[in-house]
Amino acid sequence: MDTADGIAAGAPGGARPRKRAVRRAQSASMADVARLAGVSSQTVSRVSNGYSGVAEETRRQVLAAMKELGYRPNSAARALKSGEFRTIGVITFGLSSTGNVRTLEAIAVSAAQEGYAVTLLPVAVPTQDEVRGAFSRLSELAVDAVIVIQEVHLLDEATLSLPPHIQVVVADSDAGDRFTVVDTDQAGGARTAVRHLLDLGHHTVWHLAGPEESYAAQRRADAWRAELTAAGREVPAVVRGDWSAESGYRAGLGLADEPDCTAVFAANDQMALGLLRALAERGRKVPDDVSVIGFDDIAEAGSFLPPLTTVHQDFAEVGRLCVEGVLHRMRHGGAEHGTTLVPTTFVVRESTAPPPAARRPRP
Amino acid sequence: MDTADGIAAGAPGGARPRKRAVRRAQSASMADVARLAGVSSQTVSRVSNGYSGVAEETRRQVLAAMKELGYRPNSAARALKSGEFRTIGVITFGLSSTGNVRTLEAIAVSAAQEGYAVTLLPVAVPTQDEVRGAFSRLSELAVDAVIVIQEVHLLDEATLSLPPHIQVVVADSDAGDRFTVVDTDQAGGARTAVRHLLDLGHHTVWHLAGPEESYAAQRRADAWRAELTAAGREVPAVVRGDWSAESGYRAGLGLADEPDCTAVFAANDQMALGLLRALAERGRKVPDDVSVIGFDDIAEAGSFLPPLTTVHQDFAEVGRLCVEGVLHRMRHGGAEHGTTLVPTTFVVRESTAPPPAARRPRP
DNA sequence: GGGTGTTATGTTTACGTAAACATCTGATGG
DNA sequence: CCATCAGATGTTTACGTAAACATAACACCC
Repeated sequence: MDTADGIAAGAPGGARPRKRAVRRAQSASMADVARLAGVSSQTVSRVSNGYSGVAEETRRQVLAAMKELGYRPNSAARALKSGEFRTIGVITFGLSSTGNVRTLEAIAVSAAQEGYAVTLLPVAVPTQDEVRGAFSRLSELAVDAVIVIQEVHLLDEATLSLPPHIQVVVADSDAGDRFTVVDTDQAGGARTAVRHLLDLGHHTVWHLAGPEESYAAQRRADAWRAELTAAGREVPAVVRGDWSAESGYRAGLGLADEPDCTAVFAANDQMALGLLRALAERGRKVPDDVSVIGFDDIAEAGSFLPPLTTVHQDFAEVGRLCVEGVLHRMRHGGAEHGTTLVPTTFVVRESTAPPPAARRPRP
Repeated sequence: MDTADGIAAGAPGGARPRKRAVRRAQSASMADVARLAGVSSQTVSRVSNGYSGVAEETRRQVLAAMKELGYRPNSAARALKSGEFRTIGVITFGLSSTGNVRTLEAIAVSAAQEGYAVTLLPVAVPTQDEVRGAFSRLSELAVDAVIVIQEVHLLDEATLSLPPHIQVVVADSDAGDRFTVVDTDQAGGARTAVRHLLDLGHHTVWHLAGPEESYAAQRRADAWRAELTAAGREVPAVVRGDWSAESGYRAGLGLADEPDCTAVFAANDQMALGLLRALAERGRKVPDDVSVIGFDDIAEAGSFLPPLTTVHQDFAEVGRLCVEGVLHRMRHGGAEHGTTLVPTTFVVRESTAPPPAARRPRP
């Protein structure tokens, strides 16, 4: 019974173990399909990959066999053979920020359209060590390319440990000299915001900045300063938060006590939200007493009290361009680096108005 | 010059092409390391996988060779050999909801701790077709197991196309009979919220529900109704939104006009935000005139105007349990299904207070 | 001092796929 | 009627790893 193939059990050496029978019930291989269809496995491969040069009749038989066995190409074998994983790794420092998430989503969608999967490489704390860890984990990972979202001044050396053939594109950072970068036009957005407030008649604009370590925060702050300077206005001291609404609230309590602060440009919407709360608590009306502008245009911004005027970032476009960039570099060889800027749009809602001084004289 | 190895170029048949020399500059293989270290590739494998039974001296040599060549194990080959990808696929219907994202993040972190990577399977529109598409794409993908975040009544048949050995765990859904489910204790959270409002003295509680298709929304609504009924209170008509702040605002305009509406339980924080805006616009003070409770406890909830009392969901725990569950099923065979509930915590902030009627008599 | 382990290492093989090469069939053309 | 060719299909091999199976060296014990 158990030597069904006719070879005597005791035959010396010849009794090759019947592994096949015991094998895991996993999916069928090309060989299985080939056997059932009565063709060679190579023909199955040709059908599977849509090559021409297979007779219509044969093709149909193979397809039928595939269906019957529930054949699925084994991506590990395919990857081993081709040297490609068809997967893009994405390194993020936390998914707490809306921007990161929206970008990630767009990356996943774009990648899927190109037939690529997206693997997530979460980095808990954005320290050098952690980042280097992610990169080295990644290099053992089934990934053809990497997209890094945000804050890449930490990458300086970490990159060294990357396999040389892996392409890297960075979203939302500078370092255009060392990497291919896709970024929102932070400066342009910030300038528009400041200009809008000046145009409304505000004498100057205060800035509720993001954390010092962040390049995005830094660039928004720089642009704010530049725009004020260009207009010959005085530049108030920077107030700093950490992107969170809570930090915006704390900073806002201070700003509320500045009597001549009539306009604030917050570096993101969350901090603007906290700022709104602080101002409300201190009895300073927005926009009548103080105008507020945010950055990002998160989904909830239109429902703040009052609805927030803000700078809309096109995260979807950033994500799309990241994928495009990384695939381009993979296919056409990693050429020189550079930065692609995605423009922002300015969304005017109800949190901005002329300053009290400009309106008081009228009635 | 070009036949440097000494075999005459014209040698018939024997001139096996020198492929090695032309090979891609990709990373070194075990064989390369073995050659350099002067051992067999099996020994390299043993070192690479941390097996015992390798002499300390040999191990050091191998490690040195690995370092010199920058050796990285090829995960495709490893996966092919072992039949495991060490990757978990995550299917989400959009990353727009905070809950999904936080759960995803926790999944990624937990998976990483277990040495698993996470691959994202975005489904643009949650239709049967789309879901089925994701599942079939997935089955060609390098994935050992799948975690589905949210709304799985769409999966009924789609599952059929899944390779049999792939384990599935579902977050935030019902279907505990067909799948292994990890879910927040929606009912418990909702009841606590309603009870809190009743205890404050409100006669009854209105409900701003999520979309009908959502099981989470449905369960929150059911629990709200059950709690009111249990307390013998009348059950107001359900007002429905679509989770967005904007929909909460629209629904809120209607609620603001209900004179005897003194307490609203919103099915999520975003809608609560919109509701707050609507009430503010209509001059109904929160919490003096109307109490509002949300659900989720998103990061910004503490900065709303007023800071929102809400039901805190432990998304991190949900994510962790999903990974744990899926790994358990992989290792110990997919046993029976069931639902694991993660408790909520109730966060009291400033959006709830006794109803006007209860307070007015006093002063 | 010949078994008997034990430890360190090498050799063979298979995983599933697909490129490269080989073969086989039948048709076309001179 | 055979050379030539194109199309369809089969055979061999390699991808990098690791399990399974040798083998070799050396220590230990009665």
